[in-house]
Amino acid sequence: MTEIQDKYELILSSSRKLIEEIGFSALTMDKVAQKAGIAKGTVYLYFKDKDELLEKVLSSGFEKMFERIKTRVGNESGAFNKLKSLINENLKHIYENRYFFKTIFLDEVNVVFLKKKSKESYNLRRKRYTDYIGDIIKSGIESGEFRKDIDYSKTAYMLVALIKTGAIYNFLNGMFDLTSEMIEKDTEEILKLFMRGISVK
Amino acid sequence: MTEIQDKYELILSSSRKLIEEIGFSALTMDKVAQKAGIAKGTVYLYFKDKDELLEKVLSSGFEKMFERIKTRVGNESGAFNKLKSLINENLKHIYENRYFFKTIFLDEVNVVFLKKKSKESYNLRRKRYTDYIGDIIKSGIESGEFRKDIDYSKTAYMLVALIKTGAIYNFLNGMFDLTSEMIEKDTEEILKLFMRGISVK
DNA sequence: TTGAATTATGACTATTAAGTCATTATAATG
DNA sequence: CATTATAATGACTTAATAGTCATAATTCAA
Repeated sequence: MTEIQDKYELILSSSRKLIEEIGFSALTMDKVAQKAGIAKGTVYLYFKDKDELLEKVLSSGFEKMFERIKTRVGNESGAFNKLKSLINENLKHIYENRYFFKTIFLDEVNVVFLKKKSKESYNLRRKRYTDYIGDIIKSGIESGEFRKDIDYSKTAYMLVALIKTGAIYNFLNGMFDLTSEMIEKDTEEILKLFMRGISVK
Repeated sequence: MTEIQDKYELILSSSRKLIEEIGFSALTMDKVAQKAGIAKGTVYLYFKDKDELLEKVLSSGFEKMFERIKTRVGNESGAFNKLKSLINENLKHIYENRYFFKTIFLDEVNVVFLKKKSKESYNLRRKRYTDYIGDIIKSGIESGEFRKDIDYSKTAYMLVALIKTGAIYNFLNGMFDLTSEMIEKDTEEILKLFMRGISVK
């Protein structure tokens, strides 16, 4: 059992290291096996296919990040302090895993090699995180720290990325055919956030 | 000449449509040829390889977007109005090309299939755009509309994406090994932007 | 100790798709 | 019209790599 777990983790960490070194697109099962010092067939004893392996690499990393953020943020009181800790812990995680995130952010992309099912779970993870941030912002609205006229769920997305993520959120929520009025509204919303932020005063 | 240009554009637009329909990862040169109603070999008369084709699809789209934004923004006076128009025009472009951007944003990624050279030009395009935004913000600083203590170049990146892009900027600028103090500073910077925005008051 | 069960191996197969090139069709020229 | 030049074709070659499976090694249980 522990041996199995060890080899499972070995394959995961080897894949992760390889991704840091050569990126997603150059990752092959042969290279993974070589890096782990085992035969290719062995990799397939622990992972159904390449897609599942990549999915596990990403999801295990996400779970670790999410856990540490929740732990840290749980100790804070007030939405402002929670958000501050969240950003700080998120950044710490990124810089502690900088080589991995460099690949993720700059060279490659995360979901592109995943098939439909893994993409869905990727989207679910993202939703869990934005829901979590959204709850904090919501509590800040209720406590009067933040303006009442913001859509807390949407603002949670915007904390991570402004213009682009605003569009992503619309797409995800089926808002695909925006009237020019809706575009104006979006523009004002983003502009407001960018100019004045979400604080009341 | 015009005939050549027509076929060149035909291949570009067919590729673009295909990407909207099936995404980057499923795009093959056979499908491109089929979509365009020509033979695969013909595609190679107009594009050196698949990488160049993808690069041209992305760059031609970018150039169109950038041109319309510059035209619109050029008519505005004052950094605030310029930024407002920039965001609005950018969003308009995104929604007018919503199927393409849906793929770009949600399903796939842009740079992942490009080889080194094309990635470099992709990064150059991004830099051109952020430089452009940075100039506007800079002028706003000089005119007193925006706070003087912001790094206008960095803030231009943050207009597009906050936390994630903040990290990307650091990576690009060789700031790879951040001390915890620098992380704290980053946190405060992002928090400030998110809480109070860039307006002076 | 032994033989059954589990785990590991890596050469091999199958598939996919990029890119080529000899051949054919079309256009230009004189 | 004949000849040359240009453009187009698509069957074929080549390369990469995901995934398999018969065989071998190791572990475990009685």
